[in-house]
Amino acid sequence: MAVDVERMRHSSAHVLAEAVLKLFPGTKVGIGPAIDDGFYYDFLFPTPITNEDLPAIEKEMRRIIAGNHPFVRREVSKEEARKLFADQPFKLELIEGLEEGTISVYEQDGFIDLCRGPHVETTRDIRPDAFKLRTIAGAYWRGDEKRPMLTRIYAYAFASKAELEAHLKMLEEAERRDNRKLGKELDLFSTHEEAGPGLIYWHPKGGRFRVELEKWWRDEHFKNGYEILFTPHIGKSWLWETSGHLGFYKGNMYSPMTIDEEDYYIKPMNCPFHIMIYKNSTHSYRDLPLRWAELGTVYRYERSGVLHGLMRVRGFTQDDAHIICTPEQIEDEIAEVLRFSLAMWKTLGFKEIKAYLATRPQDSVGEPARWDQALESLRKAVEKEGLAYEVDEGGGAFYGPKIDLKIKDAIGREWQMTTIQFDFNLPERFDMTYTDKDGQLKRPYMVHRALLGSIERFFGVFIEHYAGAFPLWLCPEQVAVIPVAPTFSDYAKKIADELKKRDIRVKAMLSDERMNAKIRDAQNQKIPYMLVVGQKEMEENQVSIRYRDGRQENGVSFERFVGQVLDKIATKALDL
RNA sequence: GCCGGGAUAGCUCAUUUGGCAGAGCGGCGCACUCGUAAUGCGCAGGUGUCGGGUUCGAUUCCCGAUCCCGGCUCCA
Repeated sequence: MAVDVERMRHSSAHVLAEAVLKLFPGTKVGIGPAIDDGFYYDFLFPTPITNEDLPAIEKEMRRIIAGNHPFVRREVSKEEARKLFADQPFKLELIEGLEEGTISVYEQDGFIDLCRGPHVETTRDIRPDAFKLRTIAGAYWRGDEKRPMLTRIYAYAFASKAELEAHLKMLEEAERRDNRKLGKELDLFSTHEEAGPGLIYWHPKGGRFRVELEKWWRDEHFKNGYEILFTPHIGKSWLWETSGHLGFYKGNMYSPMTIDEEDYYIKPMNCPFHIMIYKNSTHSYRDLPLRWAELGTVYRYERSGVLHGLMRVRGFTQDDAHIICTPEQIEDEIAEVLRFSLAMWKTLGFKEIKAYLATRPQDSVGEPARWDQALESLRKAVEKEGLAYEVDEGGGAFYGPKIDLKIKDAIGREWQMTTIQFDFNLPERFDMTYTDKDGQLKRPYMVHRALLGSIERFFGVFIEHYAGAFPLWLCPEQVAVIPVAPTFSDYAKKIADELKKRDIRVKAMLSDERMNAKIRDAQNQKIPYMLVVGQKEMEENQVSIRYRDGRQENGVSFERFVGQVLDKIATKALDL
């Protein structure tokens, strides 16, 4: 089934190319593969086109599809292929990269494309109501920014109209949850172009969320055997030369500032600082493992076109940690980090998690034997937790293998969050050692890990996962007290004060607006509990609860409500 | 950084051959005193992102910059 959709998408791409060549003669064609939700095709147009041209192209595609043209495969020699695509420079380049005897072309309705296949039988196998041209975008030929920029036409395509519609609905939902939109509506954060793009300003409500999150994060780390470090934001070039960052990471670092004729760099990573602390004294095998964590704020240069709300920024706080241990300890340590991470995601309400194991790339440092051991410990840990995983061959960093965890959000999108990375590089470069049982100085293992990834990005994903309706314990405002009329403001205020004393975040809505307006406001702010109070409640020391989800419960004793809320907060309940 | 599209009040958006810039929400004021998603009336709020150019005259046309959006590339 999945294969069929993919075939259909790929065949649709051919139809798109045919339509484009018909409507815009002289266009040069690039490649047109199937992608997760449809397909695309890259073109070099004689004159630029715009989104307004898409309907005409789509119409032409439908016409072609209706013609019921078979897709005919033919194997050709390299020589023949060159002749067939004599006026298509991109195809000629592709042909040069192919081996004689493996070259095939597909033809439908007189349009021939270089293609491995497979394809559907005829154009009729493409559902004309299950695809939709989406947008045009620039894309470099073969993804290389030094090569020509082509015009890519994207399309959604599915096996049925219903699936297309479901997908469009998901996209609409994603738009509704967009962290940039909700960040504004819920007054959580902002960015300021005049003060620097890609830098996040946390407003009081975002700040409240963050403080609660970090409080929990710290507690959990202490419980799990970590100590917490604080390190500087800048360091002299010596540090970055030693670490190698000035060699391989300079493109992402900001220009240095000069202090007393020395160059200082603002940190793009925390690791060198943690190592300084390690090297502040000698270490015995008895001291290990060390688990050192820091909510470390780093700054990285990101090219202007890639910044995106909270998801991609230039300054962010990693929930970073470094584990320094002996080779014998490494397996347990990895398993422990993974278990810890999964426990955190569970508390935060994310259930579907997938692991990606990245192995040794072409260029790498460290002995292969250590890589193998490290990889094995990663694999064992993943298997022990019963996680589904994929292996990304050669996808590791040059300094070590890693596990990345991708979490699935409420509308099915995957986000890479947790990363656990071995580092065979820094311990060497900084000459980190410990004294082993036998009195010999040995090199410890070092693992970098970030569980949430970065606080900013995590906040973005969290906002979108919950569509702004956070679990109670992380809500900036947990309770809104709404008097039915100004007469009951005093009682509302008393209730609010009482809740405040119990550390519940409450807002008494005492303006002279009407009750309905306040409810609407509180509802839009996604405040979990609205307490509506009037004559009856005042007389009986009760509250009337309106839940964020619309449920309602009247005549609840105030004490019962307090008990309920405190319990939900204490247990970090995901429901209300 | 590159391709394409944008930038108008705090927010969401109107404003055609180039001729004094408009609404809703929000804010402020006044009135209303209300039982589960918007009470009514009034007032204030703009160097139309910034810098050049064309023109008698530019929010509108042209050029450049900045930032934003969709992609490419990259990535926590």
